Amino acid sequence: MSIETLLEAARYLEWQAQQQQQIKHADKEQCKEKDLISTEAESRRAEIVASPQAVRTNHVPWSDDTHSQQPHHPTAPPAPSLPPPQVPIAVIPMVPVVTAMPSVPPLPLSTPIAAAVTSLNSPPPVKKEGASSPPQLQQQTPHHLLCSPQIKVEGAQQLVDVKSGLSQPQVQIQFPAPINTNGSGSHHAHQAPPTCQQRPNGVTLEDMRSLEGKRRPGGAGTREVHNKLEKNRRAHLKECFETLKKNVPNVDEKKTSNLSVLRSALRYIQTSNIAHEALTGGTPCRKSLKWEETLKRKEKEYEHEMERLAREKIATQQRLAELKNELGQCMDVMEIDRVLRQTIQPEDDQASTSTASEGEDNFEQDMEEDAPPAPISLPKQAAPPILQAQPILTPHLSIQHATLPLSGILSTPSPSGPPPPQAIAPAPVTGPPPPPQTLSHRIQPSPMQVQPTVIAHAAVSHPSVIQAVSHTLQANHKHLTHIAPSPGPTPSTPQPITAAPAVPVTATHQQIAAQPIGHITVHPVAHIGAPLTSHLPALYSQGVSVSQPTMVGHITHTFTHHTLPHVQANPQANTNGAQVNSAVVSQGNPSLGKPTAVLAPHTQLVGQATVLNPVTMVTVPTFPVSTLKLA
DNA sequence: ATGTACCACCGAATTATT
DNA sequence: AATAATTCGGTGGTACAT
Repeated sequence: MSIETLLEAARYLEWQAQQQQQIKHADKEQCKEKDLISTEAESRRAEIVASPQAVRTNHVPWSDDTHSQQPHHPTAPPAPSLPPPQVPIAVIPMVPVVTAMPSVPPLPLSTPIAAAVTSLNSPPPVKKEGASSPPQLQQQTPHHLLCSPQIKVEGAQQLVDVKSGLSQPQVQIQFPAPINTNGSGSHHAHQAPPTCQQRPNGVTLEDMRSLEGKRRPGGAGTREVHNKLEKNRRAHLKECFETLKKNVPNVDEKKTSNLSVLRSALRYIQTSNIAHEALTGGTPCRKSLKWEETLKRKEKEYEHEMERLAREKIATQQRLAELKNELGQCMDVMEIDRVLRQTIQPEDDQASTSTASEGEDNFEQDMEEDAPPAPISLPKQAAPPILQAQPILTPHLSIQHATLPLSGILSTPSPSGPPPPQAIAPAPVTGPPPPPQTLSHRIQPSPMQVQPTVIAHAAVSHPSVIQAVSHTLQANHKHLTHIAPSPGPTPSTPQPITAAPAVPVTATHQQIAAQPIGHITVHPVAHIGAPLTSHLPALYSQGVSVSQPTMVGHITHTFTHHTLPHVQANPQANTNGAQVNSAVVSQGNPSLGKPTAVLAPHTQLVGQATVLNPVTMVTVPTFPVSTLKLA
């Protein structure tokens, strides 16, 4: 409705414009020459009418209609009367086309279609031709204004299709053709018989003519082809549905609608996908076997790489241990201490960050999407190198370095063992020895200034341990070592090995050495006054447990030969009756700050491998003695 | 510019269901 | 038989490739 109204209004406006222009040019066109020209045009038109098919050459299949309409415009007096501008104005905005050919006589008007349209839509002739014609034209005009050009041309059949007819722009496209080819168009009409002319779509005009029942404007051929193409497309679509229906099992043969086929196919795909996942262990079906093989191959490659890296790591660690061992035999304790400060912590950091973690990260990145369980096992593979070295070198050495303040306030006696010798450790023994794990925690909060001292833990230690301890005892006078013989390696049977129950307080070094000490615990002792020495056990209650005879002998020997001569054995402190405590520093001893030694049993530490970081005094992970030999 | 494919809409015809 | 669902064919519009 709205489109019709708009079209009607537009045409009405055009018609008004035409009228105005025609009125202006009416007076000017009253010359005889014009009449002559009109007569010539009339003659040509008559020729064209004689061969109506020529119109079809202009892609106007409705020539029959125009031909049929010809009688309505009989003798063509209107043509000469129509001014050139009327043609474009008549129906379509093709004014430029017409004006571009001023020299051409109103021949275009001679075309049946144009003539018909112009005659139907252009009232100007009405005024010119006389009063008799206007009524007819005016009656027709409203009718055409209400109808689209297509409808006008096509006739009653297309009138039914109001929707398409109104929206069809073909008329506007078709009309210019005869006008444009006025000169050539008409000429072309003569040259190319319409019957032989083939339309671009392969549809001949004969075919078009056969479709007179459905005659359509210029787009008729296109429409037919379009219909055919659409039909083919639908046939292909239908065939595809048939194929799908055949390929999809369990399709209800009765309910074979396309929708049901699609649903069945969807169900089938989903179920088959689920089944495939179940068979492949969760692998999505869309991933091909090739993809799975690639993943597996990649996984194997990673495993091999991890194994190689693990072996390489083991070899490197062994090499490092050897190097440390060599260094430990050559370097001074102080140097060892310095190296420890520099190496242990970074080494620990590296161990925790670089080796296994990197590989794991990379692997996780690679397998992030796939997420196989493989990465979990990789760290386990990386761990063994360290663990494997421990059984080989069971003994461990723990060395602590601490410096006690000169004005130490320590008053807690060593809980781990019997009260220290009265001479140097008057503080009573209270409470059971704390667990080794808490050692560092007890020490850290201490506000004391800590200087390097050594604590060595070893039940069955490597000679290098002894060497290190001996170095500590002999070379660093600032260190105070508390050495105590302890029971055998078996903590459950903490029996003093060979400590003489009654060792003279002022036992000589030889006496100590002569004692059949089977287990030695080395404690650091502050190199301060005697009052402070009594607090040392509280600091390093665990000390070092050394049970290997060789090591014990070595330490004892070293102690007796290189340490201070005022080493004392305190048999009284040995509550177990088998302990020899050697308190080196006595109260008020002039040898303040010099190494002393106290022998005390520490069965709890036998076999332990607690290591304190010399710098941070924090317990660090255990590591083989081989790596500690350096320290 | 032209041809083609795709899509959406519509109406008619056919089929299935109630 | 009435109704709903589905299919078929026509048509117009649009996007894309040539």
